[in-house]
Amino acid sequence: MPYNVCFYYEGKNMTQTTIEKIAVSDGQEALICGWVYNKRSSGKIRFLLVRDGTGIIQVVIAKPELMDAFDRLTQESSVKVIGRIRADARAPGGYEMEATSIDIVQIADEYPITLKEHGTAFLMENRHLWLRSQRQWAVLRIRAEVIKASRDFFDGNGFTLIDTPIFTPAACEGTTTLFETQYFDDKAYLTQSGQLYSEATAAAFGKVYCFGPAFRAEKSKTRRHLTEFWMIEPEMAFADLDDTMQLAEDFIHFIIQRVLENRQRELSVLERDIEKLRRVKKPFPRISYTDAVQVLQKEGSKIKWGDDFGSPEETLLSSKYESPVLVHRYPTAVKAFYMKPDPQDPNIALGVDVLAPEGYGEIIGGGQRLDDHALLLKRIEEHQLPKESFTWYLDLRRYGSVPHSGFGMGIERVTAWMCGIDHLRETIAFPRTLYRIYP
RNA sequence: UCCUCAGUAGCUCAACGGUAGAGCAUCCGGCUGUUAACCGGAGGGUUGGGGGUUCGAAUCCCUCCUGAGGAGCCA
Repeated sequence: MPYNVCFYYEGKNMTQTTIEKIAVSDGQEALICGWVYNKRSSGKIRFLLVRDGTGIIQVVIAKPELMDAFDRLTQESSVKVIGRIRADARAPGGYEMEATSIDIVQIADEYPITLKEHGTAFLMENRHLWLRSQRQWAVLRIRAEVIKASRDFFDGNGFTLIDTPIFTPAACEGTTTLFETQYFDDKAYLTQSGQLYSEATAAAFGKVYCFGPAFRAEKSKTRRHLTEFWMIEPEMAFADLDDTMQLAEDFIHFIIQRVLENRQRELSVLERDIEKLRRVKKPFPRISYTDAVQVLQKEGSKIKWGDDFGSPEETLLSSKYESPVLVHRYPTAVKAFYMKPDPQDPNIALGVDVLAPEGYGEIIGGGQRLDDHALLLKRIEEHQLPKESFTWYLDLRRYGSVPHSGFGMGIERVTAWMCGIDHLRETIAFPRTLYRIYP
């Protein structure tokens, strides 16, 4: 195994074994490098729970010469432990290690996070340590799987990864507040979406996607918002709204299958009801905005045609389905300036939002882009956007303009849904929220 | 920005006008199969800051600070 630690012990060279793959070492001597998760003792026999980032194993200490080392160990002390691996039903995990050597790397100071309950304020203050907990381990491993599945999906379907800039000269969408920063003698803004640039790269590469952080300076203070979040955004030339809806459906379905296949242990640590994920089936329901408004009104909502959906409307609508629902053709007035109007009715835009089930809300927003130069120019003026900044964007409509469409998917929202957890802050290692930028 | 709720031991909480307490963590002692082990003992506090009411305030009132949830906006 490459990149694993070696350790010279009693004339032998031991190579580090990961707890995840401990079964292959059954009956043999192995080296585990990790941290003390917990310890217990019962008279002359002691139990040490060691975690190494891939799992947790119980180490049994019966040799008298190891007792002193055991007694000195504190929670989260770092250790290298050598011992014989054997299956034992009494051990959490099914395998345990009978220690022959304990090499203490560092004795940890009194660890603030105990195995008892803590409040979220305290845990967030200690986010750098909270990451070591089982639950955070499971969530972030699922996040990694969501990202890997996303990239595999696009890479495997003819999309080229072309990343877009973080520093931008102006707003992508005039509506949202941007983080302003100094750019030498000028001002620059942190991007809130790579989409506009992906429209340029789509005209160069056909099918593209970008994956990176997005920044929104909105003073949103809810469990569904971060000021810094990660978004994956495909964009396709020669594609219309229906193509994009099909892509979104296939994409989400693919991610769910991957998570179910490869992250069973993590889902069970989180006690996720995986039946709810299994019940997601293609084709996903599709409903026009206009029909959705009627459904909502029938359910007692006070929404009127022309209003954008708020969080309560999203929850109400999506609760009627077991699969994500694709809501398409919104009023032009509530959507971004670059949305293409429906040729049948200019008051309607060819946009689509995907609402996840179980109240997880909007996970995807996208649609077909305006490809007409004159109309796009008019919209930029109507939205009072700085025209100079959009010269290049308008150029895309002058040189071989084509129907094109795409969407953006929020990694954290999808991860929260996969995990069945109720707050976005746990789906990213170091969340940035309205009132938190530490640690 | 607005609305609601909460700040008491390192952590999670109790005491709700009358001497600030428990569990966990820490330290000491006990136990040969523990499963957030258990049992016994010890140390640990300007009750978020400031002001007010009262004989007396963690408790009631005002104000500020910090945090959480929600609204708007969005992925």
